[in-house]
This record gives sequence, C-alpha cells and structure tokens, in this order.
Amino acid sequence: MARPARVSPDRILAAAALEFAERGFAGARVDRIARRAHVNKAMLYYHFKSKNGLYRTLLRRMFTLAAARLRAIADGAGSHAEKVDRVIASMAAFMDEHAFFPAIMLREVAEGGVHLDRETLTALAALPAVVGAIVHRGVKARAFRAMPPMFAYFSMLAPVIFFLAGTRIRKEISHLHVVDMRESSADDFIRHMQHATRRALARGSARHARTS
Amino acid sequence: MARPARVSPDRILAAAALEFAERGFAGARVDRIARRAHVNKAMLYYHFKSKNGLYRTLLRRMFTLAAARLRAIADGAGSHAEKVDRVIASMAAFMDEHAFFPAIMLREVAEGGVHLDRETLTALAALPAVVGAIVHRGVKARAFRAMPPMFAYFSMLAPVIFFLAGTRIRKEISHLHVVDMRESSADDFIRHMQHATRRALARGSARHARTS
DNA sequence: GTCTATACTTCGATAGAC
DNA sequence: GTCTATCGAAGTATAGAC
Repeated sequence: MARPARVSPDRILAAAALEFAERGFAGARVDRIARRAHVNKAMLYYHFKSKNGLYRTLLRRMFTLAAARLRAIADGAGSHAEKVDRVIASMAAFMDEHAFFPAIMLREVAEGGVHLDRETLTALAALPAVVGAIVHRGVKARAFRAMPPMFAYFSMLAPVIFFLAGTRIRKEISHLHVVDMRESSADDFIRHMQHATRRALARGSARHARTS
Repeated sequence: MARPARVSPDRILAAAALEFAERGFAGARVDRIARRAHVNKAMLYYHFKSKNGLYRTLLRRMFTLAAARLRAIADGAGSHAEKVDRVIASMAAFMDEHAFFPAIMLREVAEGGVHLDRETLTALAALPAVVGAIVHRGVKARAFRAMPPMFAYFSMLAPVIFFLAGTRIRKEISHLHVVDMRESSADDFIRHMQHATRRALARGSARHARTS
C-alpha cells in the first residue's frame, strides 16, 4: 500500500533536464528548476539533497535508459551491419524523445565529467562499451574492417549528437545568410550517417585510399 | 611610435581561453581569469568591458584564425579529395595548438550561441561555409557523391572536436575499467577520420548499401 | 511532505586614488 | 594604465513552522 505518488521528484527531474541542457551545470538555477517544476525550492532539496545530487540523478537515469536500448540491439538478432544501423537510429530516436540529452552530453564531454560520481560515470561508460562490443564482434567476424572500436564509436555517434544539439545555433547562423544550414531534416542526416558508417566499416575497396 | 606593449590584453585572453574551456561561460570566474593572467581584475574590465565582452573577443579571434586556415586550403592547389583531407588535418592541428578550442566549440553548440553577438556568430559561420564550399565544388565536379555539404561538414569534423575535447572524460572512464578508451593516439584517430571521410564522399560502390 | 523566511557566500562590476 | 576597496545583486542551502 501507500502508493507513493512520486510525482514531484519526476516533475523536478523533467524541469532539471531542460534547465541543465539549456544552461549547463554552472548556469542552471535551482530557483528556476523549482519554478519550472511547480514545486517549492525546499522540496527540491528535500528530494535530491543538492543541485549536484539532482544533476547526478538525472544523468544516471538518462545514461542507464540509453544503454539499455543499446544492449537490446547488441543482444538481439541481425547482422553486424544491421546492428550498427540500429545503434545510430536508436540513439537518434532516444535523443528525439529526450531532446535535452544531446546538449547535456556535449557539455559533459567538455567538462570532463567533473560533476559526476563513480556510479554516474559508470552508467555513462556503458554507452561506448556496448557500441564498442558490437563493432568488435563485427571486426572479429570479418564483417568489418579492422579498426579500434572506439574510433567507430566516435565517428558514428559524435555527428549525431552534434547535429541534434546544434539545432538552435544552426538557426541563428542561418539568419545571418552566410551559410544556409537548414538544408535538410534530422531524419535525412541520420540516414546519411548510417550510410557513411556502413562505408567506413566495410572491408576492401582500397580504391578509396590515399589519393595525394 | 608608442609601441603599445599590448601584453596584458593578450595574457588575459590566454587565461580566459583556459578558464572558459574548463568551466564554460557561466562557470568561468572573472577573478580566476585575472589571477591566471597575473593582472588586476580592474584591468580586465578596462580592456574588455565585461565578462561577456572578453568571451566574445576571444571567440571571434579563434573563429577568424581557424577560418583563415580553412580558406587557404579551399583556395589552394590540390584535388577535391586532398582538400578534404587537409581540412581534417588542419583543424586537428589547430586544436592541438589551441587546446581550449574543442571544449569551447562543444559548449557553444550546446548553448545555442546565446552569448555571441552578430559579428562573432558570423566569424563562426565561416567554418561550415568554407568546408561546405569545398564539398560543394567536389560534388559539382563529380569527384564526390551527391550530398548536402553541411552533412559532410558535420560527419567529418564533429568526431574530431568530440574526440579532442573528450580526452579528460575518457581518462576518467578508463579508470573505471568498464571500457578502455585509451587504445590509440589522437593522430591515429585523425587518420581514421580522413579515411572514413574519403570513403563517405567517394562515388559509386553501391555494394555497401542497405543490407537489411 | 510542504512552505516561508532568511542565513551565508560568491560574483560581476565600479568608484576613485595614483 | 594600474591598484584597492567595496557595493549590490544573485545564488545555494537550511532552519523551523505547519
């Protein structure tokens, strides 16, 4: 019994996600998070102890959720190439559902993880670990060319995160009429990345090697 | 005459670069920048008016410098593919000389450019503009497959920025022994990106298309 | 669990002498 | 151009009543 009605912690986390994504850890304001969540600021401290506690809880959740999706792909059926395709699509979909995720990822990489405790860092580490494992198996099975799995991880996911986090600045830049950065949709870009990744991982075709 | 001995503005900018890269705009402390630069805080305001003025001056400089290098490549000799190769190498070298650059880029993308004025945004916009122009010409000359130039821009440079900015968090993560992210050097990664980009841009080879 | 009021600290910025 | 001293605004966090 005692259905806990844990509604305010969840509302706080949702508000915190927006605030931290928009402003970063240092720029985020506890008052603003509380106001956005329609809770009293004291409630926030009651549930999460501190601004940092809230931040870590949020990130641990996000990373755990995202890693679970990747693990389902890694453990599921399909060819190595199909799994890589799905990793890209699935992370793009995840970031679409959780629009705050890409900006937070960018900031956390820039920050060097200074606000994270061991547990949260471990949750984060699962992402490269699972993707790396998929690539590693593909290489071992000679479905992919030999390459460090982490290289594949960065080259397939960094552009997706960057592109999705950068929607706002691209709009700003397009207004200046120096470059038009609105040319295509996020969906098109995801397909582009799947295609580019497939080619980067494919064996053979030394034809495309050094031309200089 | 009156050799201005503009040494303190430059020292301030150098100190600001480190501080802003490490902590972001909101997390950066004016006192700390002044102390790092060995100048009085009042001097900083005397030269740059405000924290934001300092930030914009720094970024405008960086973007202008980086864009100049890219323009030299675009206007120089060589095949389309060679130019793309050089864009990647040159940006990697630039970020190696200015180690604070990648983190600031990541943060600014996440931030949506809110601290930047029109002039600084225009300087930033030159980067995708020049790279986009190189790709566009290559596509027009049928040296590259057809694709939106901005897609090529993101897929070739986002991983480089991400990788270089992420040195610190990768070290943190490697300590946890969940994944080893130290496997290879930055130079190896740059070569990987050049190779992957060459393949992504190359025409033909429909063999690597959809496998699902 | 919830709210008001407030303690305590830090930070950006400036005044004003030299 | 340079420095000391300081103001005033914000910000995190908590005490304590209900």
